[in-house]
Amino acid sequence: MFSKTCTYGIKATLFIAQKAQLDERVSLKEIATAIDSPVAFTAKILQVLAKEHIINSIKGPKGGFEIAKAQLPNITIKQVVKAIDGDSLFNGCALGLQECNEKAPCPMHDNFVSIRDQLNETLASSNLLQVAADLNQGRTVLKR
Amino acid sequence: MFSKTCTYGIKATLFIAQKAQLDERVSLKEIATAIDSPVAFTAKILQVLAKEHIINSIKGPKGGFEIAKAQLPNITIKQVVKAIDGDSLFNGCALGLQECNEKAPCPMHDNFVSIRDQLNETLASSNLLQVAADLNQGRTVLKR
DNA sequence: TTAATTTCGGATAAATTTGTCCGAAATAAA
DNA sequence: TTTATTTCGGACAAATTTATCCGAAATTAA
Repeated sequence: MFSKTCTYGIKATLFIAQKAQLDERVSLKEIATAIDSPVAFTAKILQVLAKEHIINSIKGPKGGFEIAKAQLPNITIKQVVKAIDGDSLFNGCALGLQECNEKAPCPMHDNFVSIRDQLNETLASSNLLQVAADLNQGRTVLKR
Repeated sequence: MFSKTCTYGIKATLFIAQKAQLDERVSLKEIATAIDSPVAFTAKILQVLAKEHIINSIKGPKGGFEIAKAQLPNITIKQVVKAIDGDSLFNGCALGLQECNEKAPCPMHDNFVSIRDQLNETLASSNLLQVAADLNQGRTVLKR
């Protein structure tokens, strides 16, 4: 479904969101520990997310990563996935055909309409505030 | 969503099904041409499908691959996907957690229930007879 | 029986994804 | 200003996925 890189990216974003709700900024090391990911590789992914303005990065002592608290309800998981894996999951042909549309559909085209709709609806409506709240209440976990 | 290997596997299976409906057996070369895939790599995938009893392979002159016509309605796309990509798409955690369940769910766990249900329902109910018919009627295509 | 055809299966190679290393740049605090 | 800390970014390396090559085995037909 998602690339490994993307799962790291989602988990990192959610951890930053969790701490953002508590007005805390987190470092690369803290993130990698919290989500159980390779440190240097996680740094690369965070750079991408920062460039896409999904998170903010601050250099220097006391630096780290954060998300403006007020932005939490406006950022969706779909945005994170698109930033890392692109939008092929949401728009590409399930069988990888370059040209696949109503006029010349692949054999799975019609079947995938409902799956895609569900994916879009679910990931576009899951915002960081909601998910961060679940994490802070201990209802959900980021590793194991 | 699916690995590239899996898209080849699905397309190959559908092409064999299409010809099975016409009582025709097809060769590796014909399959690779029909679905626009690398010949030798396709051979490997067909071996897997044959071992999983999704298709039959016949060696020697006039040999090739086929599916018993009577089996077409009993084989689903889900079976093909499971044979090649395993069942992580249907059962694994979306964020890759080893342990992710109702007691200790990942932050996406609840959101993914509906997506997973839709995937299961759609892929488990799409059988080869139906899809082969669409192909033979020229309603759908396997390449481009 | 021989020759031709086709899949099987193992070794190997290329491409992509995942992961590491390390110096550079920025910045906070002494 | 200097030092310590933290992210940035480029080069490199390992692991995995995708793809190729080729002889072996099976089978059909001459």
